[in-house]
Amino acid sequence: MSSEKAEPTKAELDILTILWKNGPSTVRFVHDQLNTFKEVNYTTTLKQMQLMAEKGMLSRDERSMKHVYEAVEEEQKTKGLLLDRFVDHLYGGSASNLVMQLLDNKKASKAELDEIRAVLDQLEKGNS
Amino acid sequence: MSSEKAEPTKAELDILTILWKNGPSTVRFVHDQLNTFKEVNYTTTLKQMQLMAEKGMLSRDERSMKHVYEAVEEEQKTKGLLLDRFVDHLYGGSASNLVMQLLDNKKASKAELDEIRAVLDQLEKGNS
DNA sequence: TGCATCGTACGATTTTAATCGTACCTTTGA
DNA sequence: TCAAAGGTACGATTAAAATCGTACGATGCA
Repeated sequence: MSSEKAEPTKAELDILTILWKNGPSTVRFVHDQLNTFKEVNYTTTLKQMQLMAEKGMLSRDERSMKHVYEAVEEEQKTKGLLLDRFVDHLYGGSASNLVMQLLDNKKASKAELDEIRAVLDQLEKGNS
Repeated sequence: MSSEKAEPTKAELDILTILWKNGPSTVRFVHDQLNTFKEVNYTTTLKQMQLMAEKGMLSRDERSMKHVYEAVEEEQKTKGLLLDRFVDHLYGGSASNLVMQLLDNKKASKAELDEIRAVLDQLEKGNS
């Protein structure tokens, strides 16, 4: 139940990203990763992860003294939620509007265009 | 000359959206629009808009007692910035990754797929 | 065995965003 | 003409996010 709509904050998302990429990890590890692009105190990372665990966003294994944390939600699911919110909020829920701006904006390379087209083909094929 | 990367907050974006849609407007008007989907005190909206003006996010015409505010940045430009940030942060800068998830997550309608494909064609044509 | 190291716990504190209360000026119409 | 209605100004306050300091328990090794 519940099925929360809890939207991760910026700092939380940074941590989640590291956990998604590396799997269950210690605070030390996450913190080191974090510090490759952002400087914060160790206890800050620790506290953050503890809070996230409390919120049910992370689970943790305390069998060892070095607790091991893991993201509860799948990467795709969480990012999908954020994406939906983003589309709704900025583009009135219209995926195509977003894509238009995205392409038009400059961000997509030729290779990316091809890839996107491939995805489209795939979709329409399996769609019937 | 600065050229800031100032990212509008959620509340600010709500106001910008209204201004983009309706053009230069009074606080009263913006506030009324705002209250169709969110309830806040009039002075809150006022203050918010004053701060935004101070930040250079809005300009205002004070010739009349009822000040008229206008968004300084174009809708496309601002949204483009936010979109870029979003792609970078969540999809490692890969537009196609985002689109892939978008399509199979949110299940875009047939019409949307077609529209997106049209945009692709357009782009590749003019690209060469 | 004892002390430096590394870990967790957790109560502040700081920072930023968002909101509101109150004062006071203008306009307007009975 | 004067009071109600509607504006702006702006200092506080509340709420939320992020950060840090300090205490203290485990571990390991000289």
